Amino acid sequence: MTAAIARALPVTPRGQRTRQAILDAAEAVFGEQGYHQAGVAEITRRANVGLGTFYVYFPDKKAAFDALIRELNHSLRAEIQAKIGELDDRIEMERAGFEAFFRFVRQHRNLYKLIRQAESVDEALYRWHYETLARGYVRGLRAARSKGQIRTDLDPETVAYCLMAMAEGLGMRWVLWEGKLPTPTARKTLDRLLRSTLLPR
Amino acid sequence: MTAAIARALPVTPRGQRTRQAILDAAEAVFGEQGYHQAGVAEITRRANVGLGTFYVYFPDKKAAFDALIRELNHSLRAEIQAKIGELDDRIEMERAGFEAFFRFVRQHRNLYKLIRQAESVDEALYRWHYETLARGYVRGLRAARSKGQIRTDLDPETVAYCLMAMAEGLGMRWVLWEGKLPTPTARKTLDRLLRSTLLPR
DNA sequence: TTGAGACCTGAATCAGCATTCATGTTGGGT
DNA sequence: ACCCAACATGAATGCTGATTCAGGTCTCAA
Repeated sequence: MTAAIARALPVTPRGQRTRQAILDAAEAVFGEQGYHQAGVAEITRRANVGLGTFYVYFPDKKAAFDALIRELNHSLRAEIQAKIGELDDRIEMERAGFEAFFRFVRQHRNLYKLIRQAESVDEALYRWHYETLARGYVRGLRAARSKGQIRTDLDPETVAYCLMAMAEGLGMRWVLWEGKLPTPTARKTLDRLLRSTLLPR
Repeated sequence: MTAAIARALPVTPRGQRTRQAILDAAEAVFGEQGYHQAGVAEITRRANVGLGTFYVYFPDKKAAFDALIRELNHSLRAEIQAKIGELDDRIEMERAGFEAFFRFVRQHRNLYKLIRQAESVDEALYRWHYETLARGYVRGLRAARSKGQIRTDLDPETVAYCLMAMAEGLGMRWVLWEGKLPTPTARKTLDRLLRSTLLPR
């Protein structure tokens, strides 16, 4: 017996478009109003679909939120990976990674609100987001370390959480609040911080 | 004509106790369930007061949340200031400040959820929280810089946001998720990061 | 002891919103 | 041209929960 719940994924292109339209609208509405304030009706209105259509693709409101967070997490990692994949030098990679993150935030103004909503809506999902990112970060740091590119006297996981947090903090301060990518001054400081943090003395 | 709304602050000790009981319950309930999920009834139940009593002290749910965030912000800064005030050396101050922050988080497990809720509930309040903290941080960094204790080639505000974010990231990873203060390994790494970040070469 | 201000109460009101469901529409494979 | 998955719909249902209000109860100064 297959679950009678909403279809896992749409089969036709039409369905795929509709599902994506709902997710896009959800990103805007959950972001602007917060999970509990956001109405399913408002989401479907913006997606230009009927109210009932929502439940064709998601068993309930929570499931859409869940899917949205996972999608964002995935694109964020993909985006960053795309920008640092080619590089060899870890410092260059860090710089590029931060830059990619800032640009992603600019493209997804609601990212922070969405992720942070997750902390109250579904704590496991929230942790999953960060642990996923951290895992990749740690892997990168270990690789760089074994290539002798960065110092070896730091715990990679601790460093990973510090750097992720820094990116978040700077993204908030400049991209979200100021509405633009970090100023040259901020960039210069970030650059120096990365160097003195990671390079061997 | 004085506003007919809920009394600004209780006049008698009895009233003060009641108001505080409501705020304490609110910290727990808002934290556990999130702002919108949290019910006023649940708050008053835990505070052992009648439902109507809530509206004696706060005009509405939002006002209580607001007061709570401001209270937390104030105690956090007071706590840190108390631990830092006596010290002379900036590195020592940073260490002590991080430590005080970790302990505060342990004492207020819901701090993160509450602050992050604020991002969706009242964005201005949310920014106020961080800008307040940052302002103090920048002041401290400038002072240390003019005493020649830290390097001068970094933008203080950028550094402040980076360090605040680091504290948050580590607090989340260890205090919240692991349920204990950072491990010796993490501490050692943090210590080294602070030194290489702030000390002149 | 008593009056008055301060404080406390919880049933009733009312608005908002998630979810259901009975029914209609589409489109591409034959 | 026809058929049937797959897709789309929105009025109706039911529940949740913020806020109100009409009326208690406490406490202490006189």
